[in-house]
Amino acid sequence: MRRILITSALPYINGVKHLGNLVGSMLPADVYARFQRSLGHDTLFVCATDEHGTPAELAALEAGQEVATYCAEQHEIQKRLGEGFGFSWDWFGRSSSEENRTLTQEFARALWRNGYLEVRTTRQVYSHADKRFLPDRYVIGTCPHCGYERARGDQCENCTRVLDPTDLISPRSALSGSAEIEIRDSAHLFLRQSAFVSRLREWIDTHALDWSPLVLSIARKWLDEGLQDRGITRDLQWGVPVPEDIAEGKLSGKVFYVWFDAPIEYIGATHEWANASSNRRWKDWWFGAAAQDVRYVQFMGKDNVPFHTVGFPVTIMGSEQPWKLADQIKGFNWLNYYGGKFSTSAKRGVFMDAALEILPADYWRYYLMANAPEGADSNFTWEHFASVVNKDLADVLGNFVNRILKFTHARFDGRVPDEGVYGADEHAVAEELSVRVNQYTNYLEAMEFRKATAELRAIWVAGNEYLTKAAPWTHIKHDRARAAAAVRMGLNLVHIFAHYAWPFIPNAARIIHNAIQPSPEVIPWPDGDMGQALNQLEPGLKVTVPEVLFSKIGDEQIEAWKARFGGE
RNA sequence: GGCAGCGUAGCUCAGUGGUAGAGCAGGGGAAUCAUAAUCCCUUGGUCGGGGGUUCAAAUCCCUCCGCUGCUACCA
Repeated sequence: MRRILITSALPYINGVKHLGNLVGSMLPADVYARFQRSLGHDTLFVCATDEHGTPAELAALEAGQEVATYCAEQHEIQKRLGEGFGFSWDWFGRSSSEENRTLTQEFARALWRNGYLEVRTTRQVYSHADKRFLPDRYVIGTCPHCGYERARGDQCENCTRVLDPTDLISPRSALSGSAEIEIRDSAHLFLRQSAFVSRLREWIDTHALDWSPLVLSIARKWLDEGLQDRGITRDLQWGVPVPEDIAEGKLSGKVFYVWFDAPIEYIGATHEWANASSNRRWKDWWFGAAAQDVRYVQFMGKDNVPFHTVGFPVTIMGSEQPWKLADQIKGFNWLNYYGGKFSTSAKRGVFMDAALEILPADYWRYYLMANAPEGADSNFTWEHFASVVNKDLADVLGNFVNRILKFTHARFDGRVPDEGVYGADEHAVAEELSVRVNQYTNYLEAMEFRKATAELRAIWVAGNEYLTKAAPWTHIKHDRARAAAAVRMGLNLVHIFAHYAWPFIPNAARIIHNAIQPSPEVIPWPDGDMGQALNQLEPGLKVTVPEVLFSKIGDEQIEAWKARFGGE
């Protein structure tokens, strides 16, 4: 049995995620995890909330809560929404967990021992009014190059020049607006990424043929431009504390930077998963010989690619311990909303909670994966969404299921008929489907989700074509046996459609499956022989007609949602 | 500014050297089991502009135009 380890980029704790966040990480990871389980492989799919850092502290402040309380609440919200979308996590952890704290500190100790961490003194902006150090972007002032008055300390939005907060003229806090700030020297740990350029390049080159151009080009760009050492600690309260035994306690009271501990939480979440039950061995998925046969696949948006091709691998390589590196990194572009970005502050676009409020998860899952931003950024519009949902889900799939089941009830007492034998039409559809299913399986294996959904749709279309050709409603008038064979085939088609659709639309797939017969927890992938797969239902089996599977989206709804969600 | 990606039918996209494709939308027809759902046929593109390499270019090279993203302390 193959073993597959799947992680998706960790959603940041700060607020509900939008559809663009979903489609690039958690959703494709879930589809892939379901597919691998369906094939019968030993699959572990973990995710977590990424909880540390300044934005979390500030969001808690704004909510008037302790940051730990805030994170605990937000974690529950994100967990519930993820479950609402049908994410089949084996574990949804927290980067603030005990397990991750221990692991993060252990990684840091190993890096320190191996000489890959060094202490450097940096100049940090401290705000008296806010009683805290400010990250560069939270310092604003006048740009020394162009005179723009609201330049951020990391970069001037007006002239796009990269800045240092100490460059700014009349700097002030972006939080309080206070100019009572000072530059303080502060010691920080730097990860010597520069020492790993050749090892990283070697690793990346071994994947020159199996990683996408998007991922490879981002990874190589960072190496080509000269990898800089990176500060991995911050002057904050909320985070994994730097242990006292590193650098003789010089970093006492500081925490690790969120981008250091967040990817380690992939391992941490696995540890949490194991701690939640006996007989689970977390290290067998990650470490040494026991994890040798594990294939590790990561899903993420393109913004996260550098951290997974450079930052996290350096942490692992620098530990000089046999932790697992990713075998496959699947990166996605952005999903836009009417040509612009999804925006929390502008209330523009659709967020997970609102999405589930207006339509069931499967509608979103199917549409988003069918239009996943794989090759380029893609675009969400309500018009397109409605046309895809109405045509593919309601008309092509939903109506197919409905028409054959209703006919079975009208003419065959709601049972799988036992009369008649399969003829040329039945053999033809079995043959077509064996080709298409093979393609579909290959696309999923290759994580080409747009092509996979197009093929899945073509499989449903083949069912409609067959039924039109076999026309049991015509034959029933003079040749009941022939009509019976067609109905039997139709029901078998419904049955396997439920199986193949399960990774994308798990809820609808289960309803369809249950209309024929009770479904197992994991709906298995029918194996190769299509002739057999399409002749497996026992004659006499009672089938039921489910409620309408997918209702159509009307023009009034499109207009209402455009108004509500800020589409033009 | 640098780097990367994109520009193919009205729309969303596939196609990376060998006679331009799919889905949707549009037009015509068949069928009447079904959520007026399905099936068949079909209209439609000088593949962003220009130049070059080649027997052959959407595909390779150069150049121009347009759009988007990234640019290291927002994640």
